[in-house]
Parts: sequence; C-alpha cells; structure tokens
Amino acid sequence: MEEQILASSSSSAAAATQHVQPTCDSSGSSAAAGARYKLVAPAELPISRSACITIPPGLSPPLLEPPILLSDVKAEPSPTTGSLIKPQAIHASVASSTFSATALCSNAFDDTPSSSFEFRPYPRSNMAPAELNHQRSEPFLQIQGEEQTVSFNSSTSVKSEMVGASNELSLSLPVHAAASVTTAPADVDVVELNQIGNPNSGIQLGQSDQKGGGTSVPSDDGYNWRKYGLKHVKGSEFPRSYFKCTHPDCAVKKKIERSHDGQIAEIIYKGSHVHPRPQPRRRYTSANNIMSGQEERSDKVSSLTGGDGKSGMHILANQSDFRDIVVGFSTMCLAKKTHIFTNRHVVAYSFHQQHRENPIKVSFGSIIFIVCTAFSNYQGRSQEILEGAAE
DNA sequence: AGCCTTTGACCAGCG
DNA sequence: TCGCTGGTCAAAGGC
Ligand SMILES: [Zn+2]
Repeated sequence: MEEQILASSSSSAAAATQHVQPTCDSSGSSAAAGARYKLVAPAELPISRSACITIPPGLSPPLLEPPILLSDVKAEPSPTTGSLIKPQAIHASVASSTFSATALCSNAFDDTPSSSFEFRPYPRSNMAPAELNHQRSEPFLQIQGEEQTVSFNSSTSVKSEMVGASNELSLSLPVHAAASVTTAPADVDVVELNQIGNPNSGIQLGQSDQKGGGTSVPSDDGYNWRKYGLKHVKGSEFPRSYFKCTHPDCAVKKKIERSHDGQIAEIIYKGSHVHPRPQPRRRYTSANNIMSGQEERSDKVSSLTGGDGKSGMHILANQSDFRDIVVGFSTMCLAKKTHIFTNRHVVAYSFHQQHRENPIKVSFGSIIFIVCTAFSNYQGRSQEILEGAAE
C-alpha cells in the first residue's frame, strides 16, 4: 500500500543523517546534542490537521540519498533558543490542510544537478485532484546547538538534530500531525517514509525486518538494506534496528525504531547513497524523466501535472528562494502516504488522504523534514501535484 | 548458494 | 579507570 515517490538524487554529499519520526513529540528524546532548530509555527491553523513542511536548506532527503541543495537559510537570533531562522516557507495547503515548507539549513551540498530525477509515485488509490487552500503560516526556526526542534501549527513540532559535520536532523511532530518526509535531491532517490500513526492505520514497514532471508525493506525507501543490529536504546520506548545499505560501495545506514505494531516511530538516515536507487521491480526511466516507467505512475503523472495541483505548486513556485533547492519529501499518512518532492526542476507532492493521528519525525543530516498532518477533509482522497520547473 | 535476520559479544565514547 | 550507553561485529540459522 504505499505509494512511493522516487526521485533520483545525486549523491555527493557527505553523509547526512536523516531522521524520521512518526509519532513524535516535540520533546524529542533522541535529539543529539547539537544545534537545535526550533520551528514554530503559528498555532493558528484552523485545521486541526494541517501539515506544515519545513525544509531546511541543505537537507538531504532521508529517503533520498543525495544531498539536496538548498538555498541559504536565514538564521536570526531567536530570543529563546538561539538563533532563529526564518526560512522561506512555502505553504501549500490542500484541502483543508496546509503545507508549509521551509528551508532551514544551509549546508552546501553538491548537487547533482539535474541529473536524474525520478519521481515515482505509486498511486494506490484514486487520486483526485484536490482543492487546495493555501494558507500561510510561517514557521520560525530556532537553532539550538545541534538539535532542532520545529513546531508547526499548534500541533506539530519538529525536532531535528544535527550531528557534527554530518547533520542529523530529526523531526518530531506533535500528536495530531503525522508526517513523513522524504526528500529527493536532485538526483533521484526515492523517498519514502513511513507512516505511522494510528495504530490502525499505521503503515508497517516493510515486512522486512522481521524475517530473515526475505528481502528486507525496512522502510521501503527503495534501497536494499541489511539489518546488522538491534538495540534497545535507553529513552526509547521501542527497540532500534540498525541497517546498512547493501550496495557494496555505499555506507549509508539507517536506524529505525518501530513499535510493536510494526509502525515506525523513528527513522534516522545517515549518509548519502553513492549509487542510484535499485529498481525494485522495474527500473526507472532516464534520469530526466520524472516519472518512473510504471504505468501507474504515468497516470498519476498526468494527473499531477494537472491544474488543481498547481495551486499547491504555486506556492512553491512562488518561492524563488527555493529554486536552488532540490528537495524531495514525502509524507505519508497512516496507511497512505503523501509525498512531496521538490526539485529544482520539479516539485511535486501528493497526498493520499489519511488522517494521521500520529506525526512522523524525519531527520536528515542535511536537514529536511517534513511534517504531514492528517487532513480531516481529505479522507479518502489522494492528490498529487507535480510540477516541473524549467531550470 | 546467497542473502538476510537474529542475537550476544565486543568496541568506543563519555561522564 | 570504571561503568554506562549506543553502535557494530560476526556466528548461527532461516528462507
Ligand atoms: Zn546505498
């Protein structure tokens, strides 16, 4: 059941750590020490479930490997915690929900420019164009040491952690919002996050980690992983599983904490893949193509490109600041996922509506996170918007 | 046969 | 230096 968006990303960057947490609380337990960014969004989102997305510059998508190029981030001293960053925020709201994206960090990434970018949404359900409402809220980002906490709308908060040079960012969302983010760098990567959330709907990470032998796709992010450890981390309610990318030359690792239900509580990615994403079943099309070869995708694509979606894109498009940013992220709600991709060239997001009771936290080294909240209005609907921007 | 998970042991960093 | 903690190793076994 999950749709996926794949983006190819270049992998150039140094390793970054990405963190995703579905159910998070802002308090972030796992934040490592480091700079902290707090993003606070005005609590005014009328919508109980709105999602705000903040993308710090320099983020590398968790799911996506390659680092993302982000535009600079602006940081301003914040009264409370240090520097306050006000990233440009992009807000797109769909239906009743609102997404805002902000770029925060500024790591310079090498980007692999346009190389290949693939976007492969897997539409599972029908996608209907959704009406978008645009709301804007501007998050504030505060940086404290290496941990970043972002809070969006009243209900969401994201926490990110950055670790040393490599950055680790973790986001935590408040209860009502659930978000999953995936970012795709210019190159293609796939981003997928998982869901979390409701006990009922939670997405379960691939069946993977549990069984031996089988393929394991812990979080179904399109890469192949090998589990090499399991540890019960103090402070974490759930055991943490350690995975390594199985690609011979790739050192990317990821840590996943999942609940007994199999829902992911937190995902932390470290490093950037130095290889293209393995095609699970099908290969993706050429780099430039946005869509993967799958038929489904194509359908979606067209739909994405469609008009309604634009409004959402609009927002993004309007952000000139982001033009250099290549970010891909996806969010998933419960059973369904919502993906958003931002690429210099392409920006797309989709959601399949679902309510998310639980937020997801994602952190990357570079920084990126996405928050997705459930949209009450959207139940049953899914939407995707795709836009290509000329470079 | 190959790849993966499981699992306890080992290692390194830190207070 | 010791103990704790998180991360990794590697043998064993499963599919
Ligand atoms: Zn890899």
